[in-house]
Amino acid sequence: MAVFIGTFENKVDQKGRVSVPAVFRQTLAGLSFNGIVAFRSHRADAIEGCGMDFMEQMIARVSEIDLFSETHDDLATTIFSDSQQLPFDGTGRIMLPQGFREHAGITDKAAFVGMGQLFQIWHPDALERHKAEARNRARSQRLTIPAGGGGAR
Amino acid sequence: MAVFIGTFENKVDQKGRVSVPAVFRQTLAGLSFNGIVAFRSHRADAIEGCGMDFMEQMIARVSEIDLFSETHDDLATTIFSDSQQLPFDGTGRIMLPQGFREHAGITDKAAFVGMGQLFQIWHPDALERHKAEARNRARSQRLTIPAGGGGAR
DNA sequence: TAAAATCCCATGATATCCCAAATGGTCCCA
DNA sequence: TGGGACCATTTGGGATATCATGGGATTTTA
Repeated sequence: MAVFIGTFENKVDQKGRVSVPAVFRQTLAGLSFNGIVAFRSHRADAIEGCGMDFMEQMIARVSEIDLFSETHDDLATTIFSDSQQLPFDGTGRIMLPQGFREHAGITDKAAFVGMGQLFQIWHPDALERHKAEARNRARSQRLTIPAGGGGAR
Repeated sequence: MAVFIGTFENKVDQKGRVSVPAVFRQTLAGLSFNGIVAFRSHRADAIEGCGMDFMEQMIARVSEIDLFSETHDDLATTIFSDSQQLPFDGTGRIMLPQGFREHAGITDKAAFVGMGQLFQIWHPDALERHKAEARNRARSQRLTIPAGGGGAR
């Protein structure tokens, strides 16, 4: 199971390249696509990232829905159309496309945040704000994690 | 596993040729037919595209429906009779047949959009509208992918 | 034989490769 | 406990390859 944990801040160079944190790359190693799959978060000003395995799961699940049904098309369009495959270069960098950088307000630095099975890419300042807010909400609402009835999975 | 992800907008030249996005060509590489299989979507003003392998799968699926039933006939007629093999030229372009272009309202630009196991070709503007609608429907109907606690991983 | 489709090569933009240097952390030993 | 060497990783930038696109030439088809 893919595990993304921790926060890492890296530079975005003039060509729009960023190093993906080495730990993240290690959990992404050996997949059918050598790179990440990224898409705009619709809840936050951030980019969501995952490995191709995650996307393949999505495809498998969507393909259980009747082909050419409205549900299938709506889901497939929503999920896959705005995603992009971003391959690693020789040193583990990706190119952050213009549109993604704009969506997240990223200019010269990018913060990678582990979110468990996914990770996010933020403008460092926006991330700080977001983290504080998330912590506050979690505390004030006393959020909990459901005890996994499914056990070790 | 065939994976089509992302949106790509390419020009249609005077001869009716369009480049199929390189990433799509890569997932189509090595199949028994060097090109795409395309047919008119019966639900949307778009062209559906896939590889020959997927077409074979669809034939298998449809054949599970009662042979000689009306449904079987309608599907077979709508999909298979309308399908065309569009071969790549030396640089990875296909010719979009007149009828297909008309059905999708495509004139000088074509937008390729990944749908997971297959892809669609749209007029760029129509695609934008369609994306917005699909997103809205998905949201208002709360369409989701089963959260799969990791699933087959 | 005219029209359409295919092949072929050229071009510019952009992404990718490749090498090299800087950075930062860890470990070892004094 | 401090110094220093070592190593993984990140960062920079020039060279190269890929891709989308245009158009002429050639072949196929009706």
